[in-house]
Amino acid sequence: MRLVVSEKNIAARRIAEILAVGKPKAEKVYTTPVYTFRRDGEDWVSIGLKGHIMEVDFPETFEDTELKKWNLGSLSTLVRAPVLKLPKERGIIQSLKSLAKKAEEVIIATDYDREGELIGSDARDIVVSVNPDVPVFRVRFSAITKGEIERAFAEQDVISEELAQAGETRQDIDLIWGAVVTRYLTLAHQTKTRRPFGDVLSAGRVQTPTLKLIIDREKEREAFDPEDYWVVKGAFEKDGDRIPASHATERFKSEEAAHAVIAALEGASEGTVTGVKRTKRTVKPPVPFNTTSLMAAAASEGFAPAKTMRLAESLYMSGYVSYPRVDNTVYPPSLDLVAILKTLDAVPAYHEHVQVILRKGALTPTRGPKETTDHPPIHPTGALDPESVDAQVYKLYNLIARRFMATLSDAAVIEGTRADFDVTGQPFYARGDVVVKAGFRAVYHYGLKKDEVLPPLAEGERVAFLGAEMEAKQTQPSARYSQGKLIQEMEKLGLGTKATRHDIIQGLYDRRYVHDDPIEPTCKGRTVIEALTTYADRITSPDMTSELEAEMDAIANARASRETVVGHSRELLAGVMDKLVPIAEEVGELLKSATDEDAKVGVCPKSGHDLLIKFSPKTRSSFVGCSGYPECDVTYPLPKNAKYAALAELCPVCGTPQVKVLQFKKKPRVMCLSPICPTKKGPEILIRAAGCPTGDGGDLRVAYSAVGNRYVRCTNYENCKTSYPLPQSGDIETTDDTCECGAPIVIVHTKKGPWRICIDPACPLKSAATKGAKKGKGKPAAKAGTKKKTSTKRTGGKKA
DNA sequence: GCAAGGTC
Repeated sequence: MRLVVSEKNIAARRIAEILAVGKPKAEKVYTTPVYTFRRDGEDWVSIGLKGHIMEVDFPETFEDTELKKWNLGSLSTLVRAPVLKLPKERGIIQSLKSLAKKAEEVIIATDYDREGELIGSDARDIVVSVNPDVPVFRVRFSAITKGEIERAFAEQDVISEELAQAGETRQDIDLIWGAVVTRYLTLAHQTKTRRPFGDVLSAGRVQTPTLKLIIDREKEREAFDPEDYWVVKGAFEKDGDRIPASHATERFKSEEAAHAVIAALEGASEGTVTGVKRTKRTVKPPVPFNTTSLMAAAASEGFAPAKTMRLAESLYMSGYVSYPRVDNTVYPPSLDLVAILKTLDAVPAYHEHVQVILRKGALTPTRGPKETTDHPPIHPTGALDPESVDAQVYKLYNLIARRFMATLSDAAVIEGTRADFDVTGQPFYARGDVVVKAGFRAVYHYGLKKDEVLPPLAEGERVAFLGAEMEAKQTQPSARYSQGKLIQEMEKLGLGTKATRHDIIQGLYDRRYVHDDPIEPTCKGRTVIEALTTYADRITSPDMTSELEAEMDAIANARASRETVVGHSRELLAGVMDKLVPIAEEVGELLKSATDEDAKVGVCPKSGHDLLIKFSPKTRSSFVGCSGYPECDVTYPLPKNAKYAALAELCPVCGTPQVKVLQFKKKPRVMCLSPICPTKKGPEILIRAAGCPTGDGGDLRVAYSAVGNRYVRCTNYENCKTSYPLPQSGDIETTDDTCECGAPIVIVHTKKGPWRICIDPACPLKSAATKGAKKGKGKPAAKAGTKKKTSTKRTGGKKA
């Protein structure tokens, strides 16, 4: 039996389909899918790996002894620690071994690149470990097409040990630098926080220079010196259509100059059209999607790159789009574009567009700048019913399908109009765009501005002038990176790969180095970069990657060895650590104040200290606490399972600090920290003025907890902890009545009628009241508040 | 408890 080993399942299947005489049979070895077939009178098996099946790590003995617990003192040892290769995909390895035992020949058909050579070399080592004498060949092909595959299998080669070594060098250096610097930052921070397992502060060859890009942009923005300018905007009207216009002087450098224009226009009610210019322009259809351009386009539709890839992966796995990890932007000739169009025809929303394209006859798809032959550009492969899937999944599919149709469509022709006006000697102009020929824009509406239509205007015509206003503006610094832009910048600098960039960015968010989109660094992120640029400049620069690339080329060409390159890298790192370790205290201090700064959400209204987002291990939840604790005991509740961001603005209604709450699958919202703020869910209800039993004059009001449950709380809540539970359903009516226990009585109107309750659950008269007085007077309320779950039931059942 | 690179 001949065994073909490729990098992934889809490649294994396609290779089997090409090589097979007849149709290959899909089977499983343990849980791994394989494809068996006949060729040249022999049995063949094709198996796909899952990328790397081995991973590097430090030896366990090392971890067990001195390095198991991270500590600063052992970092210099870790710099020179051996690096082992350990199994990562045990299931695949087991299946591979099982097949290898029976193989008479093994053909390594992993991707034709450095990582592919390494993956293939690892697979070869596993094969040989169970079948030492089996011949192992390597085939190299740059497209999984009949011609390429047949050619490659006819020219069997061997694994390039040098290229595989180059890959291993990358693995070693990434692990050693990543682990050592990460442990250093984490431990330095911990010396000051005294939390044994606090946050990990990571660093790496790709993530750290990427973070630095964000920080550099932020610093550039901070150093930016904005200039004031003024603009004058006016409006005309014709036949009821409003025509917004700008003064021909786009920017007035002084306020006086703009004022002068406004003054000159005083009283004017008419203007003259001094000219109308029309220009036609054609807009070419977009080029086919590769991974990077898909992520960029989806980012403008609100998808984070990591999310785009997750959704694209699931669409690919269910057969609706092609392989999503590609560089290629040119459809290969072998791709049957017409067949794909016919498939899309089944989607009602696409039918008309498909017909328009098919009627054109010969198809001339657009071509992007990158032409590789590993996979075709990302395109639809099936018709997806919008009703059958999650809206987000369909949104991405729709983008991919429409993009595909757009690449086969005609250019759009846009007619631009510029109309010039004169009002008492002041020149204005207005612009409009009209689509003359929709072309691809009929099917692909993404990333386009809305047309501004101008009514027909003729030179010399007089139109109504509606007036003008001036507006003060400032020049703006370069914008922060969006996730899509950052991906593109990383690609330009050679940071990461198409398959990892989105994960790298997501990692920066997960580590709380950055937040929001457009991306803004946190103090933590800034401080990590600050600390590293001083003494570990190498890991903060994209140069580390480009130099590593050059060294790996040298290894691949046998001009250098893995040992010397890794050894040299270790020495560089040792030098860095010699400088960093002695200043761990200072670095830790910087990191501590940075993480404290990030936790700030405002100023305590009681003591004036900072309010910090804290975590309570006891309740396993976050809350806002005063940094003046224990002297100041101000706390606020926070919703669970959420992330929080500080906001500078105080609550416009009650003046309490606010936070931004980000919850999974929910829109970010601004939340006032005050539990009795009227901005909270539900109406503001005063239960009793100056009625707090502590006698400090606080009002009792209905409040809403972080998760939206209502209860009664004292308005002096910063000092007074008085609170009473309330049933969660029914309208609350206040009364002037006071229970014999001294607490106010309220009436709760439920669907089944009103009932009076004493709001104190500890009311000593509760049981008596329930027994003696009308049914459902007090007790249900008490239960309702203290035990949420039973409350609704009990109130429902017990109502009078 | 570390990285970056594959792929699911």
